[in-house]
Amino acid sequence: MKIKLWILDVNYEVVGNEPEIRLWGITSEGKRAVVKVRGFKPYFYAVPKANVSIEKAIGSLKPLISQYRILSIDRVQRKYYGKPIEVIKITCQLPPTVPQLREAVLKLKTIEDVLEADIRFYMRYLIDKDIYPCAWHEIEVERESIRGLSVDEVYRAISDPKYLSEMTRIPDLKVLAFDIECYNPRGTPKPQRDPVIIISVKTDSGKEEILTADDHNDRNLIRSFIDLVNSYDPDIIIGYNNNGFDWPYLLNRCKALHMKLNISRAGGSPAQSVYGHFSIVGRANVDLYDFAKDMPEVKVKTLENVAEYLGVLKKSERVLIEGSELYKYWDNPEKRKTLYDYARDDVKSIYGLGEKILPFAIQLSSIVGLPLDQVGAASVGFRVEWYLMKQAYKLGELIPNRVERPYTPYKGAIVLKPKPGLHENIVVLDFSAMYPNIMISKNISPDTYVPPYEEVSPDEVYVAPEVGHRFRKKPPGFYKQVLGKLLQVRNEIRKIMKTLDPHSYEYRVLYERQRALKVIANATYGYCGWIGARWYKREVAEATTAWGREIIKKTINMAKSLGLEVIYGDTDSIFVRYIEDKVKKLCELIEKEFGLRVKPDKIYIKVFFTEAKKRYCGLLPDGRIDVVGLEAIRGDWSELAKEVQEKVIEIVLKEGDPYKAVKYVSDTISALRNKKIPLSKLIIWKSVTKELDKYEVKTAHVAAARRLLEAGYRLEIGDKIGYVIVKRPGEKLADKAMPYILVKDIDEIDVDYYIKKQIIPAAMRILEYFGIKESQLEGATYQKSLLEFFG
DNA sequence: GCCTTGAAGTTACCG
DNA sequence: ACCGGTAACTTCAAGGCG
Repeated sequence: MKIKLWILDVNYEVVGNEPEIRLWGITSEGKRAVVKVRGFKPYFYAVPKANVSIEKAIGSLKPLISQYRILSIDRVQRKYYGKPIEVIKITCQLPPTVPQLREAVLKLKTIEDVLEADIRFYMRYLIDKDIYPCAWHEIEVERESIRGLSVDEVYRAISDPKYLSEMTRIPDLKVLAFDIECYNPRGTPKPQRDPVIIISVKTDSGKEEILTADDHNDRNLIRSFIDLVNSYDPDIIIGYNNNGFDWPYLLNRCKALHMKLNISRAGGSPAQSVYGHFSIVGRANVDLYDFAKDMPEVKVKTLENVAEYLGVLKKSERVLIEGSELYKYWDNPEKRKTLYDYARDDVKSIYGLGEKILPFAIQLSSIVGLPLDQVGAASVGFRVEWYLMKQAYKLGELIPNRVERPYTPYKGAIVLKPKPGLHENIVVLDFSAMYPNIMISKNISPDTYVPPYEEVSPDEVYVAPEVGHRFRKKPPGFYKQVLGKLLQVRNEIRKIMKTLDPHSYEYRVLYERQRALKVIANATYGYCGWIGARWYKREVAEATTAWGREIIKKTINMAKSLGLEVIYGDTDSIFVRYIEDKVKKLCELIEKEFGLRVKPDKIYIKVFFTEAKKRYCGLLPDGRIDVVGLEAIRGDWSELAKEVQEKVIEIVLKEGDPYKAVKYVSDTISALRNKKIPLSKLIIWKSVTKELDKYEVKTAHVAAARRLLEAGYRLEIGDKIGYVIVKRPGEKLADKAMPYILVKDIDEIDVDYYIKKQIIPAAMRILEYFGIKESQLEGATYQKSLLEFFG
């Protein structure tokens, strides 16, 4: 019989000395099913040394056959960096043997290198059989007994799955969102000691459950959670930082209680896997925090903030409890209800985030080929790489090894000096997908690169400006093929989208798909210049930016010769006065000259620059204001300073009245002096980017971080520290930086710091260019000290 | 020993 | 654990001065 299966998860087991791949998913009838695949065997390649014949190399492998259970040794024809190559394919019985066998093969004097020996077995299967997670496949199967697996149907495959690219529908997925709260009277909770007190759950069936501990005993709570998961039997489990907190906590808690967290569809517990995420066999465990990291607009990525940003739940409409205070709400019977509400709001937020994020995650998974639970956890580089690996296999290209290399810097893009001041009626012209298109049009790729010592006729190659790197015009290189496909498929999707109702379900699916394609295409240039990349080639990245610089320089000259004044430009954009016919002409010229598309992106009624690059603000026709690079959008300035700057910008751009802005600033300063500004607006957030001891300089946020540690909080690399500046003896700012959580009274605040180092700089950044002097900003109530007066 | 100054360290941004 | 280019802040140490 034939079934159609939407693939949710993949793993493998060794059964009776045979590897068995398991494809977990949902059938077109809506059944949860697993398809077992036998017969696929692990393999890798050995490349003989240049002076060794392939026969001799094969001969030298023979002694390894019995020890490592080698099944076959074959001569095969492949391509390596575009060049035909004959290599030895070594197939063995069991996946765990591969690492040892690989080492043994590498030791042979006949062998130069080993390729593709570091690809996990089930991923190898997905690559070779052209199978895509989160996509439909048709498989010829036979029914088998269910025996111990939590699914409706178990099958054995009797054909290879066939990818059904036309079938874009996503099945009805059972989603379970969860969140845990822990008892934490002594700072950060410790699983060996502190129980879980609440597990909140929300499912797509509409069920919301707040499971609670029996006072300080969480055994029954965890039991109930396990039962709930298994009885609801979700396809997808979502959480917020569940890979970083909830799963490790629950697992360690279970260990302490001698319990098993058996919630997988094969009966096991979550297990830590590649990319540090937790894998739950047969389900997809997705950590939405991984996707929140890609939302630069949200500076402090707490669940509340992300939920508010995505329009899921406003902070003003939910219960908020300071993390360190949770235990008080648990211990106090009158407050406990509030804690339940808090837990409910958290899980509602997670569920809502899931609705916003999962459609994209699903498309990303199906495009790059990583299972849904891994695709979020994998870094951008690995996402690109899996896509490339799949494509390489299709092209008969061998996958290069991951090798350690030294970091070699190279030149990047051009940034123009802006013309400072206020400009009216300015259009921003953007090259669409500049780097991918340069790579395509110049055929830039590791396999088309011609090294300096190689002689080749000049008309056969493209030569990069400045750096002189040469790339063969033909045949199409790896990057060209891969990027060409990404962009082409994206264009096809966008064409279909135009025929659809933007509110339709189909439209949403395609929208997310084209977005995922764009993300991968745009990351490919960065990938090729990443020293950790399998397909790294410095010359590839270097040539791409060199052509980019040339194009933007020529574009500027073309604009100038058309009589268009260029105000600013960065990498792939130029800002010019909007004179419609000239701009139109310029776009046509560019398209003709470079074969690249340029689109008038934004029109600013007014745009303001200081002398600094990468920082400006502008007024759009619809009245919105863009702020780029300035303090107002930076996460490491106090909300107060950001608000002041934003307001100043708004007044200046919309009303053109700097004196009104001055009044606003000095009123704000007065308000601060009069303690009318809440402490929350004075918090400065900065990330801890390394271990505290590794810092060479005594910075404010590290000093604050140390104080947090002293107070019993746990910190991890990457955490954001929120601190305020308080009145304290000490020369350095760091001496006055206090975690805001530990500051009880607004009177402790060093008001002068906030005036001189936050409000005034943020406001002056703009107002300086309107002739305003710092002294004009200070509040009416301000009395200069004698020292300052004479100083 | 004190003060100035510029380099270094650090973070977060732009495209 | 995708790139280079950039601004801005604080700390720190060197250099100049007396």
